[in-house]
Amino acid sequence: MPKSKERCQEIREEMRNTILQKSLLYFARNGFAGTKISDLSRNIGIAQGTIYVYFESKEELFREILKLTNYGQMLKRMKRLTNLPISAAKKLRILSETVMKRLKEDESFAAMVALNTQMLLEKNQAYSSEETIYQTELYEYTAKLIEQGQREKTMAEGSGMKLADYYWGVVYLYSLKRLFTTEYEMISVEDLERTVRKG
Amino acid sequence: MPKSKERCQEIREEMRNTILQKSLLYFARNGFAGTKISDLSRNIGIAQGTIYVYFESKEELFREILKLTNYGQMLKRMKRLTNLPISAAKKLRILSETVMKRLKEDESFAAMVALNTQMLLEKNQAYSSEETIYQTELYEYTAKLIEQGQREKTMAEGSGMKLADYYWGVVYLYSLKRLFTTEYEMISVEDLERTVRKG
Amino acid sequence: MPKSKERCQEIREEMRNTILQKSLLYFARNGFAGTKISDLSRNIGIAQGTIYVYFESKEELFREILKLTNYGQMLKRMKRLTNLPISAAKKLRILSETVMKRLKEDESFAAMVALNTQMLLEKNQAYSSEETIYQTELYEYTAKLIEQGQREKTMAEGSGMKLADYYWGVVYLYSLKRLFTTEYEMISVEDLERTVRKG
Amino acid sequence: MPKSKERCQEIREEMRNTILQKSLLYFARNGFAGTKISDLSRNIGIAQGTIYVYFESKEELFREILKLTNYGQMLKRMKRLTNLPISAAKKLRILSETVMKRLKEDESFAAMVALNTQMLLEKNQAYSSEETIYQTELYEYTAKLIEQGQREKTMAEGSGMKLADYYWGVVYLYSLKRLFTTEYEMISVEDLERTVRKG
DNA sequence: AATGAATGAGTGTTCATTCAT
DNA sequence: TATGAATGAACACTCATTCAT
Repeated sequence: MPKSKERCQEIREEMRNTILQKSLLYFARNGFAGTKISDLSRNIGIAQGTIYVYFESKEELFREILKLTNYGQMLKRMKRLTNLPISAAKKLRILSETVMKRLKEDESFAAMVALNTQMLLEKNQAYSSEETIYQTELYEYTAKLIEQGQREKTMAEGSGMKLADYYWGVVYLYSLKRLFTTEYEMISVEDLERTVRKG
Repeated sequence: MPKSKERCQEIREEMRNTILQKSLLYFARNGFAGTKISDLSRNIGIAQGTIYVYFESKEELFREILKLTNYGQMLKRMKRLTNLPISAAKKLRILSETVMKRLKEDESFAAMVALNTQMLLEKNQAYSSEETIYQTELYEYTAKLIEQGQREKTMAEGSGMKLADYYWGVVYLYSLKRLFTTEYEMISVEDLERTVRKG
Repeated sequence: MPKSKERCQEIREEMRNTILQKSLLYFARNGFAGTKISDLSRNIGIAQGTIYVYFESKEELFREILKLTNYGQMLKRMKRLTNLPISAAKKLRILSETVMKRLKEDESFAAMVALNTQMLLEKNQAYSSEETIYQTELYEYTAKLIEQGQREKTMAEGSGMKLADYYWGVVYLYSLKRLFTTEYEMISVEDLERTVRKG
Repeated sequence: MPKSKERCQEIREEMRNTILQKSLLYFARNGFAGTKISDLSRNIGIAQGTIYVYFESKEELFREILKLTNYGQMLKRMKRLTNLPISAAKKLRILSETVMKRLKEDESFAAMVALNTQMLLEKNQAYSSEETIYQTELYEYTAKLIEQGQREKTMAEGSGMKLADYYWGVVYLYSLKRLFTTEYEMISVEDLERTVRKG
């Protein structure tokens, strides 16, 4: 008798997610070329072939991992935040606290930031996903926030986009630290904010 | 004539340096696993075998590249700077201007910072060279500078080492930008300084 | 009730035959190495595992397919034909008409001829079944028929076995055409007969 | 010092031809799916990697083998033959003798006929090369020859194209025998001619 | 009995390294 | 010394087979 279709689908979904989650960390830490399917599968605790039941190739797995990134969600929050009738300084505080919290609590978040920023950096066309577009939009909203702050004299001078890029660059930097180093000192929310705040 | 021998040695040295310089950029951009000897040699404009005339293996080549980094020189300057009878703020300005200047003018500098910081990040034992120790020492001197500034009320609160790490992390970040992106906006000296300066 | 047991057996037999029939065509068209169990099962409309309920392995399935070939029956007819008190020319006509009719009407027949002749050609020891022996005997009877014709001056000169081999070779050839090409022109009975008939 | 460019090119060409020639027989005997690169390279007496120095993939190697077939040359002869002011029967004799001679003397010819006819049979779009087009043209010229013979009352009745297809089908058949069986009886030129000659 | 996800031995392919020239 | 064709170990990927359901 066949397994119940729903249960079967459920199991498939579970395994797919397991592979994606574990691979995310592996790829973020070792890069695409540095990640071997054999190591990866051993690390996940499955056979090499199983990966190919769920993904067509190492490349496709990588692409799916990039899609994982829920920048869409962060972008939504960012939009809402932008529209709030509060000072840019307060908005920045809310944003920074959220980001630092996730960075501390969720290693996968660090991995996603790391991978996506890497893609953005390398402008690797092959993997330029929808996510990198979201990311760009995220930068644009951050720039707007900063420009509001500049009018309120609480943010540093200079191009809003440059400062937004700087801000998220530092988030990327500490995502790398989170991923690679076991013992490190995380910067404070204030440290992060100084990238864009007026002295 | 003895001159031919010297000349020969000279030519060898030249070729060795060419390989090192070109490989530095290649490794910095593509990582160790992502760098193929075939691509590398084509990029340099020599045969694959030639690399093995000068270096025992891909690994040795990589190790030699890491040794290139003249952190020793920067460290010396740093020590001198520390001992100058001027304010921490002024010292920081001198340091930051030097660093940003080199970052702008010398792509190889960016590559060296990128590679070495990567090694530090990954704490990759296999490649922990003398340079990473220099780098650590560099961080320590920077920490001292910051602590002087904290006493002078010009630097931000927090562990000096954490802030030094932050400062050089941002330098690493913009080394990556220099390496990977063709069009990007470099941060200003003031932007860099804000990582550690009091608001 | 005992009937359920019989019915069960019946169902098993049906499924087994379905697999054999469909696989026969698949193997004949794609060869042993070119046939994937995954494709085969999809083509039959069952799960991969189901094949292994009925057959121990891909090899066993293939061997069972070869056994399907009812050369025994054709051999019997051939023997009867040989003993008839008619001219070799008439015997040949009866044989050729029978063969061409089956070739036209029954794709499975074409597949069986193709597979068995392939086995004979390749003298693949691994699969030399009882059937290839029947086939050899079939050739011998055909040779006798031709030799009768040579005495009657209606068949071409040359070794009877060679001509028999030629005759059945052409049958094999048009089995291939039947299997592989959608639009093709079948040769006539006369065309086939000319392989062995005197001009 | 670099090897002389010409000599180098020469060596490359030699190796490429060795691989092609040896692979031709291997593919003709075992089919595409049945040919393993490991076996193939062992058979040629080179490392597996060497094949990939000369060909991008197993598929490309296969395609290049199909291109080898010098049907073009045979086609040229065929055209010349068609235009000769002699009887179709004589033309057929010249053609048949040429073909049978090559079949006996050159195993590679047998392999090429086998592979190309297989491609034509399977109408495998993936590998339909220029050669299969030549082959079709070859069939057309043969059909013309046969039609001349029909006017001269020396060739059998029926569609010229069907008979040409029959004629070359038999050539394919004996190419297979040449390839697969060690001891077999080759048909005579007369046997081959009977496929199309009037009784 | 039937399923199809999971397996891993076996394939095709890549790439650091060697070596004859 | 410089070359680049040749190598084979290591990698990505396939597919016959198994097994829990």
